[in-house]
Amino acid sequence: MSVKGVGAGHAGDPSTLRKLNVAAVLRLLYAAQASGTAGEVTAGDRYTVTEIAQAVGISRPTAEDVVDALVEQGWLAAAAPRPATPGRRSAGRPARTIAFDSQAGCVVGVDLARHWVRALVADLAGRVIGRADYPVADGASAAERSAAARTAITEALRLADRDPAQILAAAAATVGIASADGQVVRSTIPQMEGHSIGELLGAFLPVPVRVANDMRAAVLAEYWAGAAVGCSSAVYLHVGRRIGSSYLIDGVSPLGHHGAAGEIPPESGRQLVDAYRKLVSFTGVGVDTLPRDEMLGIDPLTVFEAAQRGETDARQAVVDFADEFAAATEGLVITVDPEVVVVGGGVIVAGDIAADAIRSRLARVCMFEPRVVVSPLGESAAAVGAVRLALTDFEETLFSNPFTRGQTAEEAG
Amino acid sequence: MSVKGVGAGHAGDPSTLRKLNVAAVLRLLYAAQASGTAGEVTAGDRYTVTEIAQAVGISRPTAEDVVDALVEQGWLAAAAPRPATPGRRSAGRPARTIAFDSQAGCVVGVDLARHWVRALVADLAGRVIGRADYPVADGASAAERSAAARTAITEALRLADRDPAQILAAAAATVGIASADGQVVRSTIPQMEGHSIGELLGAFLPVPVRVANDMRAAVLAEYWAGAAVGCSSAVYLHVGRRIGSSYLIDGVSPLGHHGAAGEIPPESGRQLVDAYRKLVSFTGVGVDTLPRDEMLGIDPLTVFEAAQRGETDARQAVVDFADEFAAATEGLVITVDPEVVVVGGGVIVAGDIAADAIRSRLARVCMFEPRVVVSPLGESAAAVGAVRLALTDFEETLFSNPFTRGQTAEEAG
DNA sequence: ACGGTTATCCAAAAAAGTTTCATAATGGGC
DNA sequence: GCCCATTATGAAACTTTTTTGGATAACCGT
Repeated sequence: MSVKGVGAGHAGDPSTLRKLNVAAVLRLLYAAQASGTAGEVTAGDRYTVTEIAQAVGISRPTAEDVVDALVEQGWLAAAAPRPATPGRRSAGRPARTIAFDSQAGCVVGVDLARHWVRALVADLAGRVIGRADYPVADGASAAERSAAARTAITEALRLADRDPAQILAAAAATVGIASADGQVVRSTIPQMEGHSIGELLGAFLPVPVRVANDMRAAVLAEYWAGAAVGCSSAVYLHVGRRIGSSYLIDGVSPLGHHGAAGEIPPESGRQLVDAYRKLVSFTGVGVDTLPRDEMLGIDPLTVFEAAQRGETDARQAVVDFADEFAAATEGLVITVDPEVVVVGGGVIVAGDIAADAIRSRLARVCMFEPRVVVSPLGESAAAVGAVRLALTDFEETLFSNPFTRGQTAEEAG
Repeated sequence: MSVKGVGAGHAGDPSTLRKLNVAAVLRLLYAAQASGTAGEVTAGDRYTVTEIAQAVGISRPTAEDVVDALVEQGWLAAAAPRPATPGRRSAGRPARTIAFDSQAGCVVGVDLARHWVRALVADLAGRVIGRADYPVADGASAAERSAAARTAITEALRLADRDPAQILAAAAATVGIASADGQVVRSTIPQMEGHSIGELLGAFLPVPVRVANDMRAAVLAEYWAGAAVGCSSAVYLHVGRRIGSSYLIDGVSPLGHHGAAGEIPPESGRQLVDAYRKLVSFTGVGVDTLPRDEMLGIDPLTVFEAAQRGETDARQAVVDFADEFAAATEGLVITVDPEVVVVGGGVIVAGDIAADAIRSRLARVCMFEPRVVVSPLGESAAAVGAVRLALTDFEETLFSNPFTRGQTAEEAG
């Protein structure tokens, strides 16, 4: 009989106590700033030392000691004095306010798609402060693609006015199945198979690059800042220049034993290719030119746009395909029993047409019918998910080893 | 943007340190005894104080202090001196050995099935030390069923030679969907709907009763002590007097938003009922007497036994049904991409016949074919899973509040 | 300008852990 | 049968961290 989660656990000398308290203070202030909306500095992101002491459950002198140390290291910074709120009494010496310094570094998220590379640079509050897209030719090699990624990252950093040395974490989302060390095992971009994205980009960046499937990154993005915020579980269905699916339970997208959990099954995939042919035939491209296992290369966006304009045939084509797609992924929805199903990809230009078709199909087959909504993140979902993955990496290092910090801290000031 | 898992965290005064160290020592010794196989005392379950200090990472005097306190409270006990191992030098003063006292209490796991109630009593190492089954009539009321459960628990306690006051945790597995507070929301036993198993049994036991779906409990049992030990993910398929399914990822069986994750979808369910009718028609019972949404009441075990004996028709019936069943649950397997698929329920008396049929079906539709194996736990899987749930409850209270212990500690001695 | 109120800072005490050293107990060698 | 090397045990002194309590500083409103 094996028991999981019953390891040796943490233990230690009095210095452990300081580490705990430092981490607790950091968690409090990091959570306070991270919960603010992008671009806007909320009033709740700064704390006085007394408030920190009360919130964390330590005495005031200890809180002060910890705060001073963290300010010294550059993680915390003095914030602007709190504006006088009418209801609050303003007597007594004003307290200095402290906030997590979201500018103490940055993270990078990259989406390596088939036809483009997108790089996002975000501050430590998750606000995107730099973005760059770079087109990639269909037949581009792995070296060319990683070169494009480096170019995009450099451009995004320039727009964000940041130095590469300030990067504290990085992640990349890409098509296909990636192994734990970032090796691309299987991909619809055959040139990428066998290459390690982690190595290709890691050599360029000062931090290791976490690699994830782009559908998983997208559902994570929806959970973090999209249509699935606050949901304990979600299914993501992608219809656009390609199709894909993923799911998320309690904030994580399970990989499965072979990394294929949540993928569209091959059998349904073949049926879907036929349906997709019908869909893209509206573009005027000859159906026979579409290779069998290849669903890219033809742009269905024109169909989605036509459907949105109200053209009957196009609308029917989108509905038909969406229905077929829902049939192929109903097993996923039934298995996960999600709080919400998010429809993303290029199909969102057609508004609710696809989502409505998917909803009505799921209503017929599900014991409990989930909400079906259109993604607010659009095509940048995967890149945003990569940013979230990078932030998670950063948080882990921050909260586990808050005292071991590189040179970049002081430089970031 | 919301960030999960970035709460206030733990912090505190020097006494926190002692709690941490106590918990760490408990974890170490608990894990050591829990990893032993049932009924056998392994050599690895006892530690000397010096070994504890090294393993946990604290100094010897501290380890001694903690151990003494825990022995005082009854969680740890002096173990028999370690036998002289040939390779090990035997010089020096022999150290006393300490072990977690798996007899310091017990846990109860109950399976409330349609036709029986099964109660298991296990010690804190997870060894079953008392078991009792109690038949229940098909139309029995909720009150009658809970009375049967009480009788079974009392009998199992008697056989285990334990007092009800020694029960430290309890859990119940049952058909249907249960809400978080133990209320049965939906069940194929209509008499149970609307009743709270937690309340029905909790009033009888000195601890709150955790309630779970029996399929989820079964897959947890397979993960703990069955065919899925060491697997990061598993799917459980149950074919017997009833059918059901569940899955498990990283040791937890996700509930889904409505508690229906992993259930067989209604559409496939209806097809399955037809297939099931064909299967049970071998028992000679008229097909028309089988109610539509009712798959119990007729015993298919005779078919499984006939198939095992080699009767061609019975074998074909089992294969046909297994194939249909695999088709109905392939979406589950594809979504989870499990390391192993465990086939349980009464069908295991037919040996590998059903598992082989399921395996060949899955091989056709899965991108990565999982292992398909027959459950070694048989019909007691759900009850064993309930024991595991109870142990998890116990572990949580033990490791979070090791010092707050009731009267039962001293009585258990 | 002055009192009230609150933040900040400083010193002493308490809690817990570590190191160091003396003592106890056992098995093997002579 | 006695002695010694070896290991466990236990007690004292020292370190780190936190807390408590009091003294000081800064700001607001009257």
